[in-house]
Amino acid sequence: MVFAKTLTGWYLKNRRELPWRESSDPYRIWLSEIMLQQTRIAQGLPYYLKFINAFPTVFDLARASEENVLKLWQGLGYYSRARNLHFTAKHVAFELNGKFPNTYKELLKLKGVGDYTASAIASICYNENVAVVDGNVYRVLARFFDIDTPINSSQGIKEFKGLAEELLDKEDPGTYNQAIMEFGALQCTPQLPKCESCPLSHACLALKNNKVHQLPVKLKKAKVVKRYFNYLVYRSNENTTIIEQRVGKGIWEGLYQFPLIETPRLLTTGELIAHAEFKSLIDIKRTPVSLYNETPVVHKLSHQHIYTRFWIIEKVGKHPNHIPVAKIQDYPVPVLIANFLKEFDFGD
DNA sequence: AAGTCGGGGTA
DNA sequence: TACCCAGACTT
Repeated sequence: MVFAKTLTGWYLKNRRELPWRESSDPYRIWLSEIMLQQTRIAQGLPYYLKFINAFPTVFDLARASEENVLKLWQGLGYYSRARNLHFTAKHVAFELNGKFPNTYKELLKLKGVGDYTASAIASICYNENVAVVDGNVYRVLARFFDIDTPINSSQGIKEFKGLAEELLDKEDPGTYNQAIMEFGALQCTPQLPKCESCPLSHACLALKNNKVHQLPVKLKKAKVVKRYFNYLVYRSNENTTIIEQRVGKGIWEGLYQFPLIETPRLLTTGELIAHAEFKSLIDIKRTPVSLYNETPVVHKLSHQHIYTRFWIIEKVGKHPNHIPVAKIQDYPVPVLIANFLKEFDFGD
């Protein structure tokens, strides 16, 4: 209890003023929580403001097209969040009359809402006694109690959830949950935690045992995979080009890109031109093709590195999938493509 | 239980 | 570089 009161006391003095903290509207809390999954507040904040401006209510979001939602989400990453957000908005608007579920158990059934988000909404909006466990909470608890159970093991997940429930301030769970997260984000930071000014330092076991810098423990994840993308950038004499939507599973599902040939390694120009997939699309004898960037653009995701080359295809005449070059900005595209579009001049 | 899914910030 | 971020979902 002293633990909880210390944190809420610290929070009331040190908390940042954030737009979703001015409200307990479940729509706004839900939207902010989805956006902030695995995302820093500084990165998510402008997106939150864009979404609230474009979709002030869950009905506005429900009526939007998925493409429009993805376009506004462009650059934020983890695009399944945007698709699930839209699905759940339609569910809440059209099947629940615009009313969000008001218990942890029911919130958990919503697509895109897991244990953390259901706990956050239930405690913040409805004062339900459920504890959030996010990356901040793992770090604060692992350090304060000197727990070296890996936070991403099944045992660790159960252990930290149980401890978080015990520590929860049952009088004001919403404020407490936000307090411990804010404390992790600002005070008990991953690197260079501010132990000198910490209100919990007198009882922190990791500090006492000189283990602050080695907690929390995390199982190491699979190593990064390398992939090689060759994008075909068509440029017709009518200022049109070709883009395609990524379908099926994998990265950037639902986003648009230029026609892509993925190869198992970085190919020389001669090798790519001789590649069967390339030859099936382009008659090199009749169509001028030029390599845009000899040095591949390396696009780094958390779990794969994508080595990318762009090929400019001077194509005359029309094609069924052609769109005017200026229309590309209406489509959601990966940051990799957006960066190319920023520097490439179609000549329009 | 392990893999997959983005992009950006920090040291 | 390596790690992390108001995690959820699939295999």
